[in-house]
Amino acid sequence: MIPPNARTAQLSRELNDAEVDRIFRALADATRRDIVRRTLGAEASISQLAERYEMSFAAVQKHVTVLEAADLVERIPRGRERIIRGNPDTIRRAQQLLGHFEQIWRGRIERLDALLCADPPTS
Amino acid sequence: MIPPNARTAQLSRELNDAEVDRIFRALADATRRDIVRRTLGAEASISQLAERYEMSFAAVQKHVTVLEAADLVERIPRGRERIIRGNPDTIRRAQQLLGHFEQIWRGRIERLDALLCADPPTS
DNA sequence: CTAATATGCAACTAAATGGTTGCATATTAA
DNA sequence: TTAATATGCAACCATTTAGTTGCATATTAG
Repeated sequence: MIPPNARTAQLSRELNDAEVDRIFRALADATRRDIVRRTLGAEASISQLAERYEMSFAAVQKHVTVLEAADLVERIPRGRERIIRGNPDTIRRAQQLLGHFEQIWRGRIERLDALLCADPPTS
Repeated sequence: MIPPNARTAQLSRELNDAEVDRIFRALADATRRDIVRRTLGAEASISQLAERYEMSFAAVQKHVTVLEAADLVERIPRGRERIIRGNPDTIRRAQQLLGHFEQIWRGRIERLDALLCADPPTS
C-alpha cells in the first residue's frame, strides 16, 4: 500500500540522516544562506548571483551545486542560462525537524513538572 | 542605553553569521544531532553519551565541544564528570531563522498574486 | 559566421573536519 | 594511599571543503 509515486511526489517524506546532513551543511555558510534567501524572493541566474559576491563565478557555481544537492534550490535551464529557484519545502522540512527537538525538550519539562507536583522529595 | 547584561542575558539577541555557521555546521552530523536530542530529553555525562556510539570517547568529547561552541549544549561540572544539557534556546533561534526564509518566500508569492489580480499580462 | 555570454568541469591548494592513540590530571572508591 | 573512573588535550592522519585558474561547450547577438 505504498502510494504509487512515493519517491517522486515527496509528500512530506521523512528525511534520512544523509539528507539532513546535506541540508544543514549547506546552510552552514553565509554565502549559501544568502543565495537561498535571494532565490526564495526571486529567481536568478547563476551569473546574476555571482555579481553579488566577492568570489569567482566558479566558486558561486559550486555553492549552487551544494544547495542543489541538498534540494534547497532548483536549477532550471532557460536558454544558455540556469535559473536558480529556492525551494521552500526543504526549508520547511528543516524547520519541522528542529520542531521535533523542541518537542523532546518540552516532554522533559512536562515530566519534571509532573514529578514535582505528584511526588515531593523524600529527603 | 544598552541593557547592563546584554551579553550574558541573551534575551533573543540576533545571531551573527559566524554563530549561525557554527549552529548549522554542528547540526550537520547525525551523531551530534543525536547528542542534542538526548541531552534535551535528559542530562547525561560525556561517558554516558560515549557508551551509545561506536567511536572513541575522545571522538564523542570532540562532538560535544563542537556543540558547546555553537551553544547547542552546556557543559556543567559535577564532581569528576561533566553534565551535558541541551539548550532549547539555540534550537529556537535556528528555527526562527528558517522562519524568516519562509517569510521571504511568502512575500514573493504575495507579490506574484497581487500582480496577477491587478494587472493581466499585456501580451 | 563571429564574438560575446553563461555555464560546466577538471586540476590544484590551503585549511578544516572527524576520527584515532597516548598521556596527563582530577575526582571518587576501597 | 592506591586503584579506578571521567575528563582534557596534543599529535597525527585521511578526507572533505572552499576557493582558485584554465579550458571546453552551448547559446545568443550582430
